[in-house]
Amino acid sequence: MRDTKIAELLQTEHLLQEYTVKGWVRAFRSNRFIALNDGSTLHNLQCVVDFDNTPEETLKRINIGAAIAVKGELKESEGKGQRVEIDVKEIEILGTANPDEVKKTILQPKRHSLEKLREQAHLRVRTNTFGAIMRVRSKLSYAVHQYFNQKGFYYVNTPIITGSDAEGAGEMFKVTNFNLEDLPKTEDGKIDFKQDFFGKETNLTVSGQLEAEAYAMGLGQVYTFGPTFRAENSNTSRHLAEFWMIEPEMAFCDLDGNMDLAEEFIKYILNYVLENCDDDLEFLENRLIQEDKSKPEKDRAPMALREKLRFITENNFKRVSYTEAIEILRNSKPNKKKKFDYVIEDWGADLQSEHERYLVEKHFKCPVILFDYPADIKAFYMRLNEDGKTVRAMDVLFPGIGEMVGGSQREERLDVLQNKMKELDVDEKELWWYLDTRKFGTCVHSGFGLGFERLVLFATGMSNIRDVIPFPRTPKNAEF
RNA sequence: UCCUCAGUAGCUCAGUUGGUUAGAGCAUCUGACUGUUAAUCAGAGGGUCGUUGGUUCGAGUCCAACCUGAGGAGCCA
Repeated sequence: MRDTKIAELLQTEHLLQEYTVKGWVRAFRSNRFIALNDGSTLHNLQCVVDFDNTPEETLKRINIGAAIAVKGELKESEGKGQRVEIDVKEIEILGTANPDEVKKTILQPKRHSLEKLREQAHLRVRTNTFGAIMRVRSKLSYAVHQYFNQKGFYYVNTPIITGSDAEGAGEMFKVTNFNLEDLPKTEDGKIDFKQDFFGKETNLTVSGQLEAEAYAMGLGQVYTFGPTFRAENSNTSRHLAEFWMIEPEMAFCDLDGNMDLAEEFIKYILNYVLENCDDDLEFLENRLIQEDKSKPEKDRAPMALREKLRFITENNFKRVSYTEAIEILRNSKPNKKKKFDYVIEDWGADLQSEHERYLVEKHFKCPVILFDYPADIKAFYMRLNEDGKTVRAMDVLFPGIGEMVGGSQREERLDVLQNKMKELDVDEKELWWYLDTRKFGTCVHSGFGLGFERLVLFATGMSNIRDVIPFPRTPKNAEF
């Protein structure tokens, strides 16, 4: 007989049958009740031990954290708190867990801080909270592929090792197979990358966008969904050195189409988890409600988690041009009373997080898409508007998260692009292949990047990005 | 990288003006317990006070540097 998953058993109508279940002991009470979890669901299966027929030697080894196999009959529970339970006929200890050592880990059954759980990232997935987060993360990921597949997008895998460092998206990690103790040098004393593995300097990718653009110019609509690396010394709850990014790119699509896609996409995947992860979301929601009880009233979340997600899926994002946003900010109370750290005075200023937060959380109280930013504060590949001073860029701003999406219509005109690259000192020789896409059948096209972990943050209501990826990579931390 | 705060038992934390042998709850261990579900009851064990250096008769406590973590900022997704 095949083993049955607990998720299935808790649902089944087929009682009074024999099942085998394997999982990890979460609690053992009264020498009689095992709470068993196998990861298939948030909920535990109660296994009632018949200890007349269970050797004492076995009972002693039913410790928290141990892996066991249980065989027995599923029946209606006599106790309250669960619909069904298993009357254990046979029990086998598959992997023991020494209580003296368990007590030094986060497996011990008590409340742990998220910081402590992070220190034991290899074990934290056995807690209710991280089980729920990681199941939601997996479903979100599935929904990403499902959405794009339905919309006729092709999934492309852009390189993780990249030869171009001209993208300007941030500090990069170097990739080399040099012996770092003894670097080959050229005659003028510089490192001789001609002798390196690829015969040139290479890095870990900071974005698959440029490669995705090239592929959109053939497949029409494509998306990437893969790991991305930034060597920025960013110590915040919203940044990782290694994170997963989703980057759709569409030929024959302008900025309006790009904004439409971003909004529809986010709504689709949030709706998907609302419909498919209710147990886990309910648990995470209650966790937040408990957490909020210890906070002053003004810091509490205005909406419960699922209500917040539904609000996003059911309401339109507010679309505002940069110029309009500046006007709103200039006339806002905090600006007039000089409550902002950076007071908005002139058009052209880059928006600080305090300004973005004001627009999203105070003024509009919903997700906001800002577009048509000043050209001076944006990247070289963004489409210049007819006014000559703004570019067709857009950012989707979310409450509590900040920038969820950054995207743009790309500059399709070769001469304008080349001028811009000269201006910003981007090496044309490095990006010869990118410029080729503007030489051979160039067309209007757009795309955006979405940091997957920020989406998981929002969907789970967690507040630190290190808690929504299994093994976070941050400055000074690459344990595990 | 900058600002602020923190680091004492496995965990969460207390520790007065620098002064005797370092405190609690939970967890763990031992014993009891056949309907528990944050199980309960009785007893026991458990400490390099983040690290290094300094001040002092004496430092968990004061000073300095460093390490680590958190929140915020910058950068961004």
